[in-house]
Amino acid sequence: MDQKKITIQDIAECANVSKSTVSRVLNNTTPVDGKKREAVLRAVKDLNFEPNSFASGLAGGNSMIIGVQTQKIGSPFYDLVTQGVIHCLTDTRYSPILVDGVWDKEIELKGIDTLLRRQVDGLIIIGGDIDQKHLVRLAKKKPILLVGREVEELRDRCLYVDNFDIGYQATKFLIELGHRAIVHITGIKSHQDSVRRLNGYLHALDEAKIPYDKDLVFEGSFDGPSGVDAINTILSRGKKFTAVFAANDMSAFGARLALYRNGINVPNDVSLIGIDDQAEAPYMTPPMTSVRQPAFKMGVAAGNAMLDLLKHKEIELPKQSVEISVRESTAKAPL
Amino acid sequence: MDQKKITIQDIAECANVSKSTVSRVLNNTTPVDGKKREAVLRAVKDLNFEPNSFASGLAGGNSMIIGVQTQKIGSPFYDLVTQGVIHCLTDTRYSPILVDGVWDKEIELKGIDTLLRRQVDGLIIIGGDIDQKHLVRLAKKKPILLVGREVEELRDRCLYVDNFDIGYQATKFLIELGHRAIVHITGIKSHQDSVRRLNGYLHALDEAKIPYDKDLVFEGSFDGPSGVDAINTILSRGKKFTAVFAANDMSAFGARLALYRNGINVPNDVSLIGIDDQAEAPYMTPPMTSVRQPAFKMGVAAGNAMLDLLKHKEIELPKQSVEISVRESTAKAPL
DNA sequence: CTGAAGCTTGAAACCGTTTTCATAAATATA
DNA sequence: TATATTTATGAAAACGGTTTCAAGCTTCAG
Repeated sequence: MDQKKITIQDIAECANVSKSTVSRVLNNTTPVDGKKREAVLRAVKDLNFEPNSFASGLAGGNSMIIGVQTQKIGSPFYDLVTQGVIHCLTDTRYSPILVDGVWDKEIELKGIDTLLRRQVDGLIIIGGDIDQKHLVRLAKKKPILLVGREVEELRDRCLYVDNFDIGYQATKFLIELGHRAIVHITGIKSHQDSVRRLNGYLHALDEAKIPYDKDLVFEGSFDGPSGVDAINTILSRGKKFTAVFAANDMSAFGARLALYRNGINVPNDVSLIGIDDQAEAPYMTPPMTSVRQPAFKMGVAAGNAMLDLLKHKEIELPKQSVEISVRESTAKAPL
Repeated sequence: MDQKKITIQDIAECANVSKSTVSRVLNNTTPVDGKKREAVLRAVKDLNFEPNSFASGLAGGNSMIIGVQTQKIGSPFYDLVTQGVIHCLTDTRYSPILVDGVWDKEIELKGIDTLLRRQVDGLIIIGGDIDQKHLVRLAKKKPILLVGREVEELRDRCLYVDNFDIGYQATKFLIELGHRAIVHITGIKSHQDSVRRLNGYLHALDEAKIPYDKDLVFEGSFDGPSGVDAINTILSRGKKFTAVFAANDMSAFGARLALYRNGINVPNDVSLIGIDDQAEAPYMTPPMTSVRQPAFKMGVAAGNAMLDLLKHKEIELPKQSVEISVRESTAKAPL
């Protein structure tokens, strides 16, 4: 299977120079005589030389790898951030290596270990449940960036959208349409984002002097079935409502289905808003209103910040803001 | 930032043994005296030793990395396959490194180069447009596995669903419901899967003695907007139809929206079927019928096959079969 | 009691680069 | 022209592991 590997030594012999010179040509570290340079380059071409990145990693000390930990491949927000990072790293000398947390803290920790063992030069962690303490410890060892997550002690390394604001904006949007009985389907309660979004919801209600009714809040889990459950449960409580704010699109989709099953018209009877603005939202019937986080942009920003960090430059992580993609699942409250 | 790295040498000194012994304990390659073994393990714990995978990769010859090339992160089929591979590799000594092709052949090729430079032990390529010739050449260098793709010369390394069959089954399903004027929204025409699905469609028509009407076929691009376009275009051609078969769910979603806009009821006026059975399909209104490929299972199978390949075992890639998730977007043809 | 065979172990070579260091050549300076 | 400075280059020393090799120590059979 494996034909003999060609090494820098072969190139050196073929070009009649020393290994050192070959290395210098390849990395542009020191000027090299024009003819030798050409000879080296030709040899590289001819022999189809691929430098062994283990050897260079070992010798040079840096791996040119950026470790990216995602929360769950296939989840719209995380995917977009990841794509942003990848996009940003394309055409640099760095390449990303991705590990997936699969929504599981243990697996996340293992993933980080794998990345460290692989000597990544930097770490971009997107979301996740790893303890603050652990993160702080990590930050002492490697340049680290946290996307979609807020950690007190690492404030200048966090790139996130204010989840409180997301919850607040979404709720306020509904209130301004005249809704007062607003259901909230939360995310997983152990997830800090969920709590923040809920608090934003509560704050908006408070501001509008709408009393909080706990029967209108349902603890979901960011997925379709929990959206369905939410609506069925709240209906079975005999509660009236004219709007639903779901903690993400997937649970909003579930809610939408349950409303359909119960013959409740969207948006005439009930308005519906989600979060993420995932690719499918515009194709729901009716197209669904959703709060959009600039996920791709955040990924790119994280990638750039990491590159700066690795050059020991100062970094500045811009505060991200959200906007609402207003579509047809939201309307004025019925009279 | 970086405190001094601890190496195998430190462990050796701390445990009063030689480097060799430490290595042997760590890798279980040779029996080692119980006490020394313990001493080593304790030292590893105490000093919090993380082996440098560059060094071991360089010395040992294999990287314990499996390169996975995805077509596009965020695309349901590819994501699921990837998740399957990751799942399968968890708790093995291998870890995957992912590169994304972003639907671009050039970037795909670069990604492969990156993986090779990183000395991956094996390559799993999911879909993609890389030339057969190139793949064959690669296969000579590294163990390779192709998922969702059919390559003549590498037949025993391909794991795919017969796309002809997918097209055939979907169309036949509609025909058996009594439909005869069936729209087909194809995928990107340069994509071999698209062509196969189209041929399956044609074959099913032929078998049912339904004459082919090219005005019922629209060249889409696997995305929402092209689904919308498809329906609008075909309606503007003044064509009547009672069913739509879209080459993937996303374009089916687009079609669904366009039908809604045109006041056409699904499934009473028109039945709709997609491919992928992505997570959102069950939450469309009405829930959408879709052909399901066992993507996750395929990913796991690919992962296992790769592990076998690396142990120089014979591998057997089972032919994958599809099933239709029948929901409410399809119904008997109107009389 | 002796020689063969089997274990465990450490020393040293090796993997393929980068980088330091010294040297030889080339150039600038006096 | 002689000396000081700069420049290009090769030899050799890292980098941190794994693996080969040989030696020391047991154990066992004759």
